[in-house]
Amino acid sequence: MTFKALEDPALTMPLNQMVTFRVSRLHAKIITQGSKMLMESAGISLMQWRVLVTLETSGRVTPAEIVRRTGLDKSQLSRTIKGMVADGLLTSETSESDQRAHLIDVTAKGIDLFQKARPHMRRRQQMLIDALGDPELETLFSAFDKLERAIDEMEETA
Amino acid sequence: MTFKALEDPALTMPLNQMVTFRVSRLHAKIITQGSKMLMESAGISLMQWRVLVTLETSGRVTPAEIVRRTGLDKSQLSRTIKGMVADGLLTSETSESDQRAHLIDVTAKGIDLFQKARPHMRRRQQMLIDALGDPELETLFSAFDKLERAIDEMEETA
DNA sequence: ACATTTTAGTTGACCAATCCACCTTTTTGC
DNA sequence: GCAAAAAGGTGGATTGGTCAACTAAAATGT
Repeated sequence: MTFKALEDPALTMPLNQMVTFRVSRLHAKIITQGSKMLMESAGISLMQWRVLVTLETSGRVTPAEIVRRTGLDKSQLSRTIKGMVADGLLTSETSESDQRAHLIDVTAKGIDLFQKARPHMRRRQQMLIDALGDPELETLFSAFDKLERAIDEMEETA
Repeated sequence: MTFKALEDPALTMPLNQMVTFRVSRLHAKIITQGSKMLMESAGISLMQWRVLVTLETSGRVTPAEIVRRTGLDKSQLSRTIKGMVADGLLTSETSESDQRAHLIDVTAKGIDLFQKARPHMRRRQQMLIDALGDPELETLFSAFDKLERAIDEMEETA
C-alpha cells in the first residue's frame, strides 16, 4: 500500500475513518521513509536496524530473546541475522549451556553502521515526537497498548 | 566487544518506546487478524475488502478514482481488480467517454461476500473503539493526522 | 493541427513479511 | 530413566507491497 498524500481530504472514504486503515497508512509512510533513510545513511535494512537497536540496549543475546522483547518474527529474524553475520555486522556463536541457542553480538563494523544511521533516525523520531504534544504522546502510547491488548484478547477468545 | 558499554544509556531508545516501531507492530497485528477474519467469513483478502468498501460507498468508479480516494497502490489495485473480476465479484467495462478508463462495479456475488464479512469487521472495529475511551479515540486520530503530516513535511524538505 | 505532456492501466521484477513444516536439543512428567 | 512435549532455530513456499517500464488514450499549448 503506498499511500502518498491524498488529493482531496474532503472526499475521502469511510475507510479513512477506520482505526485499522489509518494505522496501515501511517505504517506504510513510516517504513518507506525509514527504509530509505537507513539505506542512504548506512546501507542497512529496517530489519537490520531493529536488530542493531535491540542489541545495543540488550548486549549479547539469543535470537529467541530478541523475539521475546520485540515481537519480531523468528524466521524473519533468523534470515536477517544470517545475512548480517555474512556481511560482518554480527557474530554468532553457539551457547555452551544450551546447544540450541546462539549468542549474537555486534562487530565493530556493525557498531559503525549503527552510529552512521542513528543521528538520522533519532532526528526523525524527535520530529515525530515534536509533532505531538507531550501529553498527546503519552496518550498515543497508552492507546497502542490498549489496541494491541484488545486484539490479543480477541485472538484468545476466538 | 559489547555494544552496550559504548553507549550512553541516557541516549538509548529501546525499540518499544519508538513511535515508529509501535506503529509497525500494531499494524502487523491488525492485518494478520483482519486477513484471517476476512478469509474465514468471506474468503476474500484484505485488499479485496478495501475495494469492496470503497465501491460500496462510491458506486461505479474507475480504478484511478479509487487510488485518488484511498491512496492504495495502483499496480496492486490493478491486480486485485483483475482477480476479483475473474472470481465474479466485480464487473469491469471500458468507459465510453474515455477509452483508457474502466468502470468498475460490484456484482451480486461481490455484495454477498461483502455482507458476509461486514458484521465481523464491524464488530472488530467496535471492539477497538471500545478499548479506547471516546476522547482517547479522538486524540488518536488527531495524532495520526499530525504524524502523517510530519512525515510528509520531512519528505518535502528532504 | 499537431507535438508534447498527462493520465489510465498493466505488467515484470524485486524485496519484505508470514506461514508452516521440519530438525535438533532441552525440559518435563511419569 | 525415558517418552513426550516444548523451545531454539532454519528453510521453503506463498503472499503482499513497491518500483519502474511500458502501451495507449486524452488533454494541453502554440
